[in-house]
Amino acid sequence: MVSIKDVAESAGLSVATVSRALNGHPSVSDDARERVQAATDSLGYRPNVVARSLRTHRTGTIGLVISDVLNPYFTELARAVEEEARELGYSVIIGNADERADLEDHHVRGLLDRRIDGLLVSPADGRSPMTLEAATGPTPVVFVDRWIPGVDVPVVRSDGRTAIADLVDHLHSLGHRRLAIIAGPAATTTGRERVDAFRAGLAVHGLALPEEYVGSGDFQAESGRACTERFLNLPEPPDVIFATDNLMALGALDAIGARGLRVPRDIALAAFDDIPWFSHTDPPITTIAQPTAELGRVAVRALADLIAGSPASSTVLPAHLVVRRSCGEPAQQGSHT
Amino acid sequence: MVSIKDVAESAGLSVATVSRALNGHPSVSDDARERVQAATDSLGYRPNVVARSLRTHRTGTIGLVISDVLNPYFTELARAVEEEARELGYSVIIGNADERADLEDHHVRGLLDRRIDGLLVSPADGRSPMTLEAATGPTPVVFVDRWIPGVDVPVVRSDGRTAIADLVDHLHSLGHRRLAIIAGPAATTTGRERVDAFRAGLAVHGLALPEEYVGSGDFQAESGRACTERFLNLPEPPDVIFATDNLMALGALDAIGARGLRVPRDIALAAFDDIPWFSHTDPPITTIAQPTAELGRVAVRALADLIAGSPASSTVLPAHLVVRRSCGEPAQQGSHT
DNA sequence: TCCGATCATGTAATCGTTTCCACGAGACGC
DNA sequence: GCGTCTCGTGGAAACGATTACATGATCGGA
Repeated sequence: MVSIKDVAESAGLSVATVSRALNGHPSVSDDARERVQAATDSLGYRPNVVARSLRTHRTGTIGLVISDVLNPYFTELARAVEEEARELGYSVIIGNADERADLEDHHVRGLLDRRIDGLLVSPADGRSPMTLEAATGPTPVVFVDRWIPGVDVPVVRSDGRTAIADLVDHLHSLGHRRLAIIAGPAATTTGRERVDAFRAGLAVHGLALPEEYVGSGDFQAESGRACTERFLNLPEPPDVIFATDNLMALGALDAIGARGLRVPRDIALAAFDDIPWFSHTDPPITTIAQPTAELGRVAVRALADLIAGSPASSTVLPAHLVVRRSCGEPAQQGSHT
Repeated sequence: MVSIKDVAESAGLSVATVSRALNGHPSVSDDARERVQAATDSLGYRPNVVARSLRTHRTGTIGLVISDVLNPYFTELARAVEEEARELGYSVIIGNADERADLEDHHVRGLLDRRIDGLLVSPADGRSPMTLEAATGPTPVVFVDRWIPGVDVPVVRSDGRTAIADLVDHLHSLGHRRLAIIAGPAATTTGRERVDAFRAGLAVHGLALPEEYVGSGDFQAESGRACTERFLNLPEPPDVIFATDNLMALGALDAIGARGLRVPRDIALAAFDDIPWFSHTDPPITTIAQPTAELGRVAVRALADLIAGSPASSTVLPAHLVVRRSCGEPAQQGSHT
């Protein structure tokens, strides 16, 4: 591997001058600059970022720890993060926690060891010691999508509450009265928020959310299936199931299909998170869409601010209801009022 | 940040001994080992992997450059790669090329600059100079899914040819005679292979593949839509469209739906790559499934071999046909024969 | 003409590790 | 009792960059 020393030798200059020329330092003569250019070209020199990082204490890298790469929501988030980061001159290292606290721990630790300049994390829950440590440590941290209550770290997320209220209104207007929810892990903020908002929405219509209509999922497909089966086995099954993420909705679809039931004729289904596939399922799924890419971009900018030393603020972006056909046809279809 | 020097001081030992203790070197007394342990614990010491890498020329990291993170096929591949790599003690840095040669270049260059120990890449086509350079350079490289002909690098991929032949047989047996294909970029090996196999399959049945039945896509949804629209505008539209990846199939579904046509009644659809959503589309899509996760694992092991100095061999795993309902009901349904 | 400022460059310290080499202390064989 | 080995340890040189400081040349102004 050719090093800066080789370039210096070939250009007949000291490594210091070569380094300065390479970094665009002002006091380098045109002559030297050209010689360095020629030398790097002919030798095919590429600076060793490892050595550079050791000296400068900067790696030009940010870490992103997400809960589940297989979830299209997080994939889209990751893509937006990488895009924005690239424009700001950062690389991104992604860690997939797979909804497991131990893996989240593993990745956060690994990223800190790598001396990333900043960390973006969607904490599975508060049970990852490393995430807590990172949040209070010297490395800038921003939470995205989910956060840990009581931890003083900027959060970039979307607020699904009004959208969930809209959803409940929608369901109610379609005549549904027995509404069930497949919740995410109670330990995650998004998991709790969605159940709370759902319950509040029901209360507006004078409806309760009985305990047996609350399924405890883990944001993965299999749990959606299990909860749905439990719902369908109830003496009085719900009219609607609201899955609080897209993978659990997929599991619910599976379970419903396995019973030979049809959506929305036999049971209605709604989901949180919109993804392209939801327009193509049978039937297309009514969902709550988050401004996912925007979340990613804003989070990166907040982190970059933090790295630059300026304080970053939290951001909350609104989610909105997307009505499709999985909850039944709108009642006002025939009545134009 | 606490360094090995602080640990040495606190333990009353030299940095050399501390380093040896930390790395499990045999000739360290139990006494020293314990003192080091105590010191690291109390100081919360974490080794600086940047410095370590500079000295050892190893980063414990492999790079993975994939064509499109939004494609569930690659997401699953990435997940399997990370999993296997983690078990072998490596971290993975993912670069998303978004089917663009310039981005592939960018990521390959960045990863090499980072001095990764090895590189896994699914080359978009042969037009990325850095990929070619990397393939012939000192850093171990393994191609996964796609490869560059003529470049001497181990390849881990699946062979879709027999599965495509099965698919054509299946379509033929359902009575379809006008078969169209949405191809991937001709520059990608997978793009070419799938068209060639399709054409060969048709030839077996005495059918031709007219030029107007070959759409040139780019493995992304929008191109699937565009090609499908072109097909539907033909004076004699095809009976079946075979999309050579899942995103183009999604685009095709869009285009078909936009015309108010139904699958498979009006036109049949098949795809390459199986993903969970395909069981839930309307109708469920007949596809060719690759052993995606297995590909990722094998590729990582091949790369690890290469890094360890042993020669790695190429691997080809078979893909297989998964029949669902998007191409019509099996003819023998009513005739039990 | 001389002095101080400016400019281009070089020398060397530094970042935090690993690892080669040297060294002293025991153990052991003869 | 004396070389020879082994073992545990420490000193110091890398690794490849950046950068504070020193130096000599050039230039402008008084």
